[in-house]
Amino acid sequence: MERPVGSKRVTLAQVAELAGVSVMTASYTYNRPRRVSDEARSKVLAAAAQLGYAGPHPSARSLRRGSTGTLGVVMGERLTYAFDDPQAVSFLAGIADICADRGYGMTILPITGAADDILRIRDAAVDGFVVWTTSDDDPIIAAVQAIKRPAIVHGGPAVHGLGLVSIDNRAAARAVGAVAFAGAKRPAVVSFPLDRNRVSGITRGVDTTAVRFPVTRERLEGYRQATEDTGIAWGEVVIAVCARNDAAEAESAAATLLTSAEPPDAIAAMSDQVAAGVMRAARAVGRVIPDDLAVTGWDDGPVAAELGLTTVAQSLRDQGAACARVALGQKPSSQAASWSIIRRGSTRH
Amino acid sequence: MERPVGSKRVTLAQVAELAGVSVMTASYTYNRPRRVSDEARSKVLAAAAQLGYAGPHPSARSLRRGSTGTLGVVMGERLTYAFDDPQAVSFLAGIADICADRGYGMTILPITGAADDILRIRDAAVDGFVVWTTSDDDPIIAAVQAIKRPAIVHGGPAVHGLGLVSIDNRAAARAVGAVAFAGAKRPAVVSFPLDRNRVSGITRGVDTTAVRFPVTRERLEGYRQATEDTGIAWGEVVIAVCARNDAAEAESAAATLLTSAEPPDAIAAMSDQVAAGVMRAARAVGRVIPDDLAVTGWDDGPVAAELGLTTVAQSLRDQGAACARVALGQKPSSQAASWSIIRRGSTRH
DNA sequence: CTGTTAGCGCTTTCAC
DNA sequence: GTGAAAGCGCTAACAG
Repeated sequence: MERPVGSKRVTLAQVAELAGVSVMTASYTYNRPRRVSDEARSKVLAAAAQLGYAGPHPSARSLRRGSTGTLGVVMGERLTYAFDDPQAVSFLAGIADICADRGYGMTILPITGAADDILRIRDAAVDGFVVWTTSDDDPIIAAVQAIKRPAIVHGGPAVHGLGLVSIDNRAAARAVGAVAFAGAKRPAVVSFPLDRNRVSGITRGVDTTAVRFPVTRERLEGYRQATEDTGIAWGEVVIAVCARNDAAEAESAAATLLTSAEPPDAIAAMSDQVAAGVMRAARAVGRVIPDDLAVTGWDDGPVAAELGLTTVAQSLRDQGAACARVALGQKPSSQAASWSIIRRGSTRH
Repeated sequence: MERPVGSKRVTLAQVAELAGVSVMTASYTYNRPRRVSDEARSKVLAAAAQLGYAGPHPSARSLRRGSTGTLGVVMGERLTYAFDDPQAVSFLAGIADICADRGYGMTILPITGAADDILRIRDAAVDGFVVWTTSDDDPIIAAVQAIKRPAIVHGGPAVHGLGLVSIDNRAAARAVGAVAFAGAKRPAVVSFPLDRNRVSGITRGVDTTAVRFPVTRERLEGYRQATEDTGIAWGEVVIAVCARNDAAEAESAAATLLTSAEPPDAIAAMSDQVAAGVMRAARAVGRVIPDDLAVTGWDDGPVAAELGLTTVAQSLRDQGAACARVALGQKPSSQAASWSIIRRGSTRH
């Protein structure tokens, strides 16, 4: 039977009445079917079908039960960027794996960068949160803290009351920097933005304490150690800051570096995408990789293998899964996520 | 103040009491702040801060208001496949655009292919559903129908009570088939699976009425028209069915076709990914494209431009957005989504 | 501008 | 195996 348009929602009480049983028997039919006699159950189901009952009201059930069966995911800034970044997509896939296993829904929260983002967080009907890496001063972090539900941050910042899943970015940057900068005279870095203003530009020896994205900060610190390990002062190192993790922007920044008076002979990039842009720029101006220019990336995505790029391998998918497990109540592992250096032909020796 | 672990949730009533106002004044402070005097509002906010009130309980609010502020998305089968398919990701991004604009959350429902998937649909706290293209006999379709909330299907099947957003796949397949098969003696098709069993294999002249995925069925019918338009009987046409939309699987299927006794001289593929696999296989056996082998794709993703692939252009992102608008209550447009043929070097002339 | 009343639809007790 | 009562936390509707 179709429920006529505009009629009120059919309730469990109505179903129970038509079936000639108590509301509780009807409720059990849906929640503990084996606790109800076959006869009662079929009467309830028949009544439900006749009335077009759509099943227990999810919000009423959540209110009563105290949980929603849904995990909230906050991807930072414009929600749609998440879908443009292959690493973010892997991360989401990792969360999805766990949610699917556990029968949880996965609610991606609508972040736009506007002030009312925090309201959307506050009002989300979810049991826990996973927050994609952001800046120290992102108001979303405070909003999630205030809500007092299980929450985990990916990458950083590390804050009180929220868990953290991350690799040791500083150590990984130092390690990949050592490979990138080996034998180099003029190392350079192509960096993610330093703060939420996302100003792009070219400088030297960034003051890392002023960097507001913890992941970016730690990577810069690692690169700094790597350059100093080779006897070069950080103040000498050229840093090109890109506003986005985007090959095209990186290509143009790299073109500027490579055609300058003192072009770099080694470039460490913060993602494989960025490194791909750098390699394209190098080829365009006739540089040979790795002889004229060593290049390293980050993430070891499919591009890295294609391009023969030395890079930092990490599994965003596993990290997404780890985040989901914790946000769903599992005790967090105290261990940092794993990474390794993949050496390929884009670096010397 | 931290709320001690294990203590009960702070309620609006407690906040109101501490603030010395009625519950309604406290409620208005959150929902209609301008309707409350500055004094009352700040008392409420102070009390909330002191108690560590996390804001109105989302499920309670949804129950009372009758809506959740969340849109449900059903991606079919294992949820994580969605994130592996670039077109599906574009589609999700289109939904995300609209949700972000409207302040809606976007809940991706956990489908595993198991029988209890329909329970997850029934129990989802969402105001409407978007269903990614599936088979005629997918129980999810019936489950969504039964729930009587706004719902829209992408691609197909078209069913009573649910809206549909799709291009005219039959017409597009006929048009791209005409280009692919022009001048060909032995046209072939690399197809998506025919039903949910996803058996792969190579046959001829598939009986389209037995195909359970409507999008695949319509495309096959369009290709059939295209071959018949060139005077070739459908029964002669070799169809390689791949279980997944995956370049590697397509490559191996194409390799089989191309090394057979009567290798095809034109292959129409149902996605750019698949076409890319076909082109790789062709190159491996020394076929020249388009002279020895014409190839067409579908979707006009970034790969198509890179490979110079003739293809069907459509915007999954726009279609995702259109789905979201309808599922959020906007009147559906009666117009089908748009498509066009992009001719590039992978086809003759 | 503030408050009172009355539920939203369901499931957790606890009794039979 | 079944049922009655109680109330999850909140806000629409209406008075004042």
